[in-house]
Amino acid sequence: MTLPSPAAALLTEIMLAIFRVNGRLLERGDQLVEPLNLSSARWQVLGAVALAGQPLSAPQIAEAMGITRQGAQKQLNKLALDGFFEQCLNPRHQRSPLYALTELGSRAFAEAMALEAVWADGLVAGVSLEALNQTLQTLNGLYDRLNAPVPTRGI
Amino acid sequence: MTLPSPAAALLTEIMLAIFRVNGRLLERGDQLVEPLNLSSARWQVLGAVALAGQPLSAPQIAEAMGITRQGAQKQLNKLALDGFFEQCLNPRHQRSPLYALTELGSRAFAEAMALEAVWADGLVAGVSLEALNQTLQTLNGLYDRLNAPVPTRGI
DNA sequence: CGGCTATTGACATCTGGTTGTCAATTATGG
DNA sequence: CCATAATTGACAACCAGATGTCAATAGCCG
Repeated sequence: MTLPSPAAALLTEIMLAIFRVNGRLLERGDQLVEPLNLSSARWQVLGAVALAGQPLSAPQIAEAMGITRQGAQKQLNKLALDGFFEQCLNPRHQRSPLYALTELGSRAFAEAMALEAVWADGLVAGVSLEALNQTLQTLNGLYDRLNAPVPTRGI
Repeated sequence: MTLPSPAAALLTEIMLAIFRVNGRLLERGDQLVEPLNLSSARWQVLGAVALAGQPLSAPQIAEAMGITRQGAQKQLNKLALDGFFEQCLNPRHQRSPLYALTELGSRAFAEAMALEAVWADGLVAGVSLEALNQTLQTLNGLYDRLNAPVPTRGI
């Protein structure tokens, strides 16, 4: 039984910090866009279509968001009911409509972005660009390493 | 409508990176301890009691984990059924038992820690201690700032 | 001691994901 | 052209959390 290295111990602390920050970010994000009849999850769906700049099918949105097709579909059904999306005919697939932002959807997303900009500005006040860059790089590096499968002993 | 500052734009990227890394960590953690009949969530419950070094009540465990009392209770009920915990009488509250790790529970947690040490070692290979420290500090600073309530315009 | 308040477990319901299945549609290859 | 494979939406069940309610218990204050 080897003890974890200092770096591994630090990483463990980073993992716990990521869990905490992730939870708070979702919580604060929910609060931020709640007046827009949005939540962090719903906001993210609007973002996927807004950033694409064109209507997308449910599976495309799922892939852009990194969640399953079925999960994205559930959100889309609700968001369409709430008037944020409208379905357009998909010339490439009769049964699979494209989802386009409505006027309401575009406006809500723009307002969410504006709120987010103000919020983020307040959060980083006094943090150096170097520290932020360093952190982003470390997280991205960690993400890449995490894509390698978990080690299994034997089979 | 002001454009987000460079720091705020970086923070937005960091947020997205945190969401991605958080998801992958849970996914890999689930895979890591799956042979032990654990998951990331179940593992965390064992950890709360193991680190406390003594039996805890359900509300105490919930607070240590940062989740609700009811959420912790659900996990505890299942984990007790699976033999990882046993209930002891709580001298301070007749209806609220203390949860103690069984032999099975302690062994499973120790094995999970050993797996985690190996996994973390592989993940940080080649990353400098300075970068890890910087990242941990930035994340902790961000967490502190996130505890301030979200700005609301008017009431 | 008695009454009010806080804590607690159980339960139901909601959110936001997952997996799996099924039938309908689309794509592909012989 | 047709058979087979892949994609897709709908649906059901599940996980892991949240919230809210209720009755039982504990704590506290008068």
